Amino acid sequence: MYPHKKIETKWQKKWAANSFELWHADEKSRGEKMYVLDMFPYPSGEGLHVGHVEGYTASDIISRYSRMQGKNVLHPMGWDAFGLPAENFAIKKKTHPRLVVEKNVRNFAKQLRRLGFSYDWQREINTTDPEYYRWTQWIFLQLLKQGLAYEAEVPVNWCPSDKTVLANEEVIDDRCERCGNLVERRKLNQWVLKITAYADRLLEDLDMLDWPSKVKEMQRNWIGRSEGAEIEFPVMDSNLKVKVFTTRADTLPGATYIVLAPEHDLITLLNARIVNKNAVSEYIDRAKHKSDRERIADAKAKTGVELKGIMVINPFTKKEIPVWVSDYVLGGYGTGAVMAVPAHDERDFAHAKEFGLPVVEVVSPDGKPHPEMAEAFTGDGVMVNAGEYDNLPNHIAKDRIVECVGGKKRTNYKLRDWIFSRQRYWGEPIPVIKCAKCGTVPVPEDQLPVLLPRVKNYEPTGEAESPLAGIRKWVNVECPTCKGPAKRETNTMPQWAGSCWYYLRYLDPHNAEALADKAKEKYWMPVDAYIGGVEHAVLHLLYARFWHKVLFDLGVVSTKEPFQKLMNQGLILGPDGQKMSKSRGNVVNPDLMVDEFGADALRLYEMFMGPLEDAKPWQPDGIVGLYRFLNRFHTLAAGVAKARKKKNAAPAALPEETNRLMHKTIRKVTEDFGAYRFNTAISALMILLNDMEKSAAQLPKDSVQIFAKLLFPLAPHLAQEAWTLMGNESPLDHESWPVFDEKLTEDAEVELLIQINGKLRDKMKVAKTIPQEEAEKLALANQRVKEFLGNKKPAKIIFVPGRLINIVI
RNA sequence: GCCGCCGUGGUGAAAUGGCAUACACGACAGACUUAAGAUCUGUUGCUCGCAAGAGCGUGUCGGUUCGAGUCCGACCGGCGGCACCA
Repeated sequence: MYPHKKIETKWQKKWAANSFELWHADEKSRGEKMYVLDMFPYPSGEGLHVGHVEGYTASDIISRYSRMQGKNVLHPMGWDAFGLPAENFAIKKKTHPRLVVEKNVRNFAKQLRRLGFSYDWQREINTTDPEYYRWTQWIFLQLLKQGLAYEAEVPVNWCPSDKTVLANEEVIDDRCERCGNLVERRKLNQWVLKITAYADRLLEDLDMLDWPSKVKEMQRNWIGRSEGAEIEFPVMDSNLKVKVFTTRADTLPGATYIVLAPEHDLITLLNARIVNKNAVSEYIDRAKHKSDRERIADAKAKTGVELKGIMVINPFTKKEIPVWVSDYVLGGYGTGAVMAVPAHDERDFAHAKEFGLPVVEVVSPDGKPHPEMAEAFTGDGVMVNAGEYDNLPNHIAKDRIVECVGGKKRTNYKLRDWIFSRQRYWGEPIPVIKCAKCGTVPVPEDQLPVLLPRVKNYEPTGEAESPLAGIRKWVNVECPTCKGPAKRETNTMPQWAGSCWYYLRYLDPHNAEALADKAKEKYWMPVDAYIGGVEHAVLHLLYARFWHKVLFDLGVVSTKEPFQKLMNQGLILGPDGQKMSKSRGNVVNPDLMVDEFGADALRLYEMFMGPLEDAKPWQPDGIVGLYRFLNRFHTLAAGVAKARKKKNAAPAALPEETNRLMHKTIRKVTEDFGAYRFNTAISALMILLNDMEKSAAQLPKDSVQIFAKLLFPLAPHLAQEAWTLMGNESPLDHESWPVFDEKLTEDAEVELLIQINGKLRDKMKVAKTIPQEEAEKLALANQRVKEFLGNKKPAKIIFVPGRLINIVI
C-alpha cells in the first residue's frame, strides 16, 4: 500500500512554510475574486468531528479548484470561542475558560492542518481576542445609537438549583441540562435587539440569494409575515377599546366573545370593575409560571376564565359580548387579544366547547346553514348570518367588513426581537455604563474594548446577574458623561454575537482603526460560497443578515446581503443510521481515519458518500474503496515515473479511446465541481483510472499529470506527489485547470437504440448525425424489428437524433 | 396539526422524460501465497429457459406520454423544521 503517512507529512510541512504563504490572499492579484467561507467551528474539547471534515473538504475543493482556474481565492478560518461549553468545562475542571479555549484551538488547528485544508492562516481570527471583540462591542454601540438595542423586562429560563439563568439551548424538556431540575420562568431586565425592524427586508431580500430553497423557506416561516386587519371592540361603559388582530375579518359577524392574553394591559386597567378578581388573578398567576411543556399539553384542552362584569361590543353585530382571559392567546403577538370565532377557528372552537360558549356559523361551504357544527370550518365559502353580506364569497366580504367597521389593514410577524443578554462570564461584555444621574450611557468608542476582567471565580453568583457583578473594581466606574459614580453593565453577549460579523474581520484581521478597511471590504464582499450545516438555517444566518443590513445602512459595508451563495452539508449519521452522539457510542473519530487511511482517503470518502447536502450514514468499510483507488493511482504514477527513467524506453502513447475518455472526464469533473457534485466527479475519475490502468507504465507522463490536476482539489497530498513524480517542482496550486477538447468529448458514432412500443429490442452502431430517413430504413431492415413487426405496419415512428428510434405498432 | 424534503440491488448510491442499478462497499468464485492478509481477474436485481431470449422490476394505486425512477393526482412510510402566531 502507498505510504500515505510519509507523503502527507512531507507536503504538509512544505505547505506550512512562511506562515502558509502559498495560500495567502491579497487584493492585488489579477484574477476574479472568490470568497470561500466555512462556518467557523466552536473549538470544543472533543476535537474535530467527521461533520466538520465534510463541510471543510467541500469548501477546500472549491478553493483549490478556483485557484487553478485563475481566481483570487480568499479561504480563511477562525474560532468561535465564546460560549457556555468552555465556561462549564472550566468550572468543572477549576480552570480558566481562556486556557481551555487556547488548548482546544491548538488541537483544532493541528487537526485541520493534518487534513490539508488550504486556509490563509495569516488571517486566523478568534472571537475571544480583545482586538476582535472590540469591534463586536463597537457594532453593539452602533445598534444602540440607531435605537436598535433597548432594555426590557422579558421572561427567561431560571434554574432554581444552579441559581442561574439558562440559555434556551441549555434547557432540555423543561429541565436544566446540568442538574436536571425543572426550569422556572422569570422576568428579568434584558438587552434586546430590534431585529423586527428589519423583518420586511430580511424576508424580501431572500429572493436575491442563491441559497437552498429549504433554508429560505425556514427563514420565511421563522419571520412569519401575515397580512390581516386590526379591529377595535369598544368596552361597555368606558372609553377604552380592545384592539384585535385577525386575518379572517370576514368571520367578524361570528365573533361571540373576545380573548385577552394573561399579560394584557386591559386587565389591570379594568381591574376595579372585574367582579371575579380573585379567580382572574389566580388564573393569570398560574399561566405565568407555566412551562413550555405545560402550555403544549394544554394546547388541546383549553383553559381560561371570564372577566365577569366586563362586556365589549362587536362592531359588526353591535351586540354585547363577554371577555375572557386565556393563555392560548399570546401576549407577544399581534395586539395580545383575539376575537373568538368558534365556528371558524379550531382553537376558539375548542375553547368555546370547553366553556359552553355560543358558536355562530358565518361562512358556509355550500351556502346552506349548519346549526350543529362538529368542528370548526376554516375553509372558504359563502357568507351566512351576516346581514347584507349574506351569499357573498367570504374572501370578498373580508375587505368590505374591515372597511365597514373602521378597521385598519395590518401586517404582523412571528419574528420576535432578539434577547441579547446572558448572565454569564465567558462572553463579550456589553459596553454600557449605568449612571444614577444620566441613565444608560454607552462606553465611548475610544475606550473599547471593554475587557473581560480576569477573575478568580466565574461561577454564576446565584443572583440574576453575571459573575462580573461580583468584581467591584471592574463594576464601579466613572460615568463618561457626568463623571459621577456609575456601574458597568455586567451582562455579556450571547454566542451569536461574534459569529454575526466574523466574515468581515477576515478581510482585514489586523486593522486597529476599523472593523475592516473599506476598499478591502468592497473588493471581497459578498461571500461567494458559504458552506455549513443546516442547523444554522435560522439563528446564525438570520442574525448575521440582520447585523449586515444595519452595517449596510450605516455605510460600513457595501452589499445588502453578506452570503450570496449558501450550501448545506448534510448530517453524517452513525453506522447505525442514527445521529452520532457520545451516548449512543456511534461517533466516528476522524483522527483515527487519518492515521489508518490518510487525509486524502478520508476527504475522498466523505465526498464520495453521496450528495453533499444529503444526510448519509457512515459505512465502516466504505473508506477502503477510496483508499484502494488512491493506492492504484500511486502505483500507476510510480510505474510511469520508473519507465521514464529507463534509457531507450519506447515513447509512450495514450490509446485513442483512453484519450477520449480523458477529455470526457475533464469535462465531467469540471461540470461537477461547478455544481458541488463531488460524488459523481470522483466516480468519473475512478472510471478513467480503471481505463488508464490497462496501459499502466506505457502511459505518457502528460496523462498522469492531467489526472493529478483533476485529483488535486479532492486529494491534494497524493496529487502533488504524483505531479512531483512526473518531474515537476511547482505546487499544483499554481497550475492551471485542464481544458477539454470539445471534439474529443463527443463520439462520432453512437449506439442508436431500437425500441418497439417504447421497449428496447436492439441497438445499432451508426453515425451520430444519421438523418431520420436513413435510421428508419436501417431500423425497419433490422431482423429483430421484422420479427416483431410481422406483416403489421408501423403506426408511428419516433426518432430522437443520435439517441433512439421508437417504432409504434 | 402546519410547512418542506425523501422512498431505486444485500449496503452507500448513479441516471438533460429515452439502455434502470454507473461508481464503490459487501458477498461468491478463481489466480498468487505453505497459509493468512494485501493485490489482481471474474460473477453478482428477480422469475422462466440448455441457450438465444422472454417476462417482471425504482414505496402503493391511478393519470399524462410513442416512452415515466424522473411530470401530474391520491395514498402509505421515513426524515427535517415550526408548533395555540388568531
